[in-house]
Order: sequence, then structure tokens, then C-alpha cells
Amino acid sequence: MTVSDINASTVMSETVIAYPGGVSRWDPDAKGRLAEAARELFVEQGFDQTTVADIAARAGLTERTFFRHFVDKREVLFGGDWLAREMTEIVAATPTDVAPLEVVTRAVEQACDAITGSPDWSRERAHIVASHPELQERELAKMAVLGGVLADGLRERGVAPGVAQLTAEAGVLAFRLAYERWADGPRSRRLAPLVRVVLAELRDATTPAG
Amino acid sequence: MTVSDINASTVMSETVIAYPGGVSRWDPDAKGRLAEAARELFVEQGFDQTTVADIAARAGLTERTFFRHFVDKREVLFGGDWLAREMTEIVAATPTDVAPLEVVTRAVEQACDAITGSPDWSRERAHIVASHPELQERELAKMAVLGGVLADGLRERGVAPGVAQLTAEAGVLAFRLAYERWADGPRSRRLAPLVRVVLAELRDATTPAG
DNA sequence: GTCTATAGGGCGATAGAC
DNA sequence: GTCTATCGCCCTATAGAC
Repeated sequence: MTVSDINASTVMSETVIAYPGGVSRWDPDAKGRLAEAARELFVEQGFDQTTVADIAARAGLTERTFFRHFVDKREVLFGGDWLAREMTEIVAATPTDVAPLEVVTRAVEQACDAITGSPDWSRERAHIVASHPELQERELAKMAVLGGVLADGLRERGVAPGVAQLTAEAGVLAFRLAYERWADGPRSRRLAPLVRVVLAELRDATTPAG
Repeated sequence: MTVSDINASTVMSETVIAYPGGVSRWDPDAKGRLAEAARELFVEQGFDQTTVADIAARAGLTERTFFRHFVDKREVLFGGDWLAREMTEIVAATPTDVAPLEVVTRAVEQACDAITGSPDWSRERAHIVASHPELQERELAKMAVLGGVLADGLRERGVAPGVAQLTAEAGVLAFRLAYERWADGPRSRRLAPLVRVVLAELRDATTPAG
């Protein structure tokens, strides 16, 4: 038995014995387990107090594996580029005779429904993000990406580049402000309907002498 | 002129004194020297390849001193809260009979003039930021802060909270898009006049059936 | 100022699936 | 056998604590 064999078998016995939750290193959906472990720990002890090692340990994995799935610690709270891809598809699936502003509005509304599947966690997450500047930064960066994909989607429909960018950015701004209001408001309120309200207010706000 | 004004303007402009030969720890304007050293090194060898130790060494200081002046490595490319303070003052100095949208527009225009004192560095900086996601994140965060102070400024003038936020965010969005166009455009173009153009386009983009 | 913990990258070894 | 996911241990820089 070589040294590396000892290490390996030690690791293996841990795999069999030392995971009380029945979570083994080779169980499926490592990424999902890491995300869930992270959520739990962030709620239990806060984002700052939770190390990547903590998260990996709870998921029955190592730090190194965490970083294979998420580019950094913050990213575990954001669904990668899932929402961006979702929005790309929504825009592409919208009939071509729909006006740019309406395309963006619908895309944002559908995105709202997609992300608020579990309202409790959505709100919890919103408050975690709101209380950590580095997470707000990441959230804003994600919004910028959404603006980019919306603009690209509009351009592919033949919308002029400048108009596409402005319309997309307006939609993303409405998304962000609607989300902010929703997270602070009563839990009975739904997010999607707020989008058109905010967009109308944005138009009024940018109209001189209004 | 306050101490923070001195530091901020030193960071933002080229009013840095030359230190021929040896730079000692006790020479004045440590913050300005650090910012200058950082700029040079970022241009020479890139942001990633430059360590805080490199920057501190060139400025004749220690890493610890760097972190006393800048909360993190990225912050050396951003003027702290200088621009936010500037905007707060501009809003406060605007006559009270000026409409909210016009207040925001003027504040952003004046901010444009303030940050483009040295167009060459401004553009260089814009390209460094554009090619590093973590710097884009910080830039967006700074924009969010500007939105906050503009909204607060409007509220202090008696503008309704919701209107204040929408107007402020619209102004900041126009600022960001104008800056983007300016950085990519010919160097003869000035930044400030772009703001009203973008704001008008934003209004058109948010107007249905337009 | 000194010390230390954490984030995060590089790379080869290895376990398991197929 | 190939292919992929994970490990383990190297490392440095950042950033915070003392």
C-alpha cells in the first residue's frame, strides 16, 4: 500500500462514514448542494462569517470544487447567467410586430415571475444583498448584463442600436426599482405588475415641465 | 477648500507634484502619489499584474499605508466619494424654482465637466475599467451612490420621494450612457452636451407607440 | 507596523462513470 | 481504455485584526 493509497482510502472511508447528512462527495448535483449549503449558512451566520470552506464542508465537497462551480464566493447567490439566457429566449420568442418597449416590458415581467418562484427566499436574499456592498455591486453587474442581452435581442429584431440600448436600459432600470420596492413592501404584493408602473413613472420623470 | 477636497482633486486631476529620484515616506500627498503610481503601473503592466505592493513601493510607501487611503485596490481608480459630494453641492446650489429633471440634468452636466479635466487619462481609465469586470462593478456601484445622493438632494427640495428616485436614476443612467459613448467616440467630442441628448432619447424610448 | 486568515489560481493525481 | 468531476497541496495577494 503506497502513501497515495493511504490518502485515497482515507478519503474514501470518509466518503462512506463521515457525511452525517448522507451527502457523499460523489452524490449528484454538486452545484445545487453548494448553493443550498451557502444559502443556509448565510442565513444562519451571515455572509461575512461564512467561509467558502464552511460552504464546501456542508456540501461534502472541498473549497477547490466550490471555485470550479462558482467564479467567486458572491456568485453563489446569483444564478450565473441563467436569467440572462432566460431573457434572451423570451425576447426571441416574442412576435416580431411587438414594439421595442413592449418587448422589453414583457421580458422583464416574465423575468419577475421566474425569479419570485419562492417569495420567502427571494426576499431573504434581497435583504442579504442589500446589506452587503460587494453583493450590491454584483447585482448591479448582473443588471448591466441583462441590459446588454436585451439590447442585443432588440438589435436582432432590427431595432436601431441606439434605440435598442436606451430601451433595454430603461427596462432594466424599471426591473431594479420594481424589485427594490417589492422587497421592502408587503409580502402579498406581486412583483411583475410593478414593472409597468415604474416604467410609466420613468417616462413622466424624463418629460420636461411635467 | 477642505482636506478631503485636496485629496480628491489630487486623485482626479493631474495636479500631482513630480518627485524626481527618491520618494520618501514623509513627502507630502501620500494619497496622490499612490494614485499616480497606480495609474502608471496599470498602464505599464495592466491592472491584474500590478500588486498593491508594487504601487506602494513606487510611491515610497508600504502596503498598509495604501489600505489606509483606499479601501481596496480597485478604489484607487475611483475618486472616493468626491464626485458624490460634488453632486450634492451642485444640487444644493441650484435655485429652488428649477424643476427636478432640470436640476438633475445640470448636476450631471457639471459633473461631466469636472471629471473630464484631463481627457486623455479619462479615456485611458475608461478603457481599463471596461476591460475588467471587477472594475465595472465598482463603477456601477459608484453610479448607484450618485443616484442616491441626487435623489436625497431632490427630496430635500421637497420633491416627492418616488419622483425624486426616478428622476435621479434617469439622470445617472444618462450619465453612464453618455460617458460610454464619449469614451468610444472621437476625442474632439465633449461629454457634457451628450447628457441632454441621451435623456431625450430615454424619454422617447419609454414612450409607448413612439 | 506586524501578523494572520481568506480568497482564489495552477496543476497534477485520482475516483468514478461510461 | 476515455472523459469528467473532484481532490489535495502548492502558491500569492488581498484585506482585516491586533
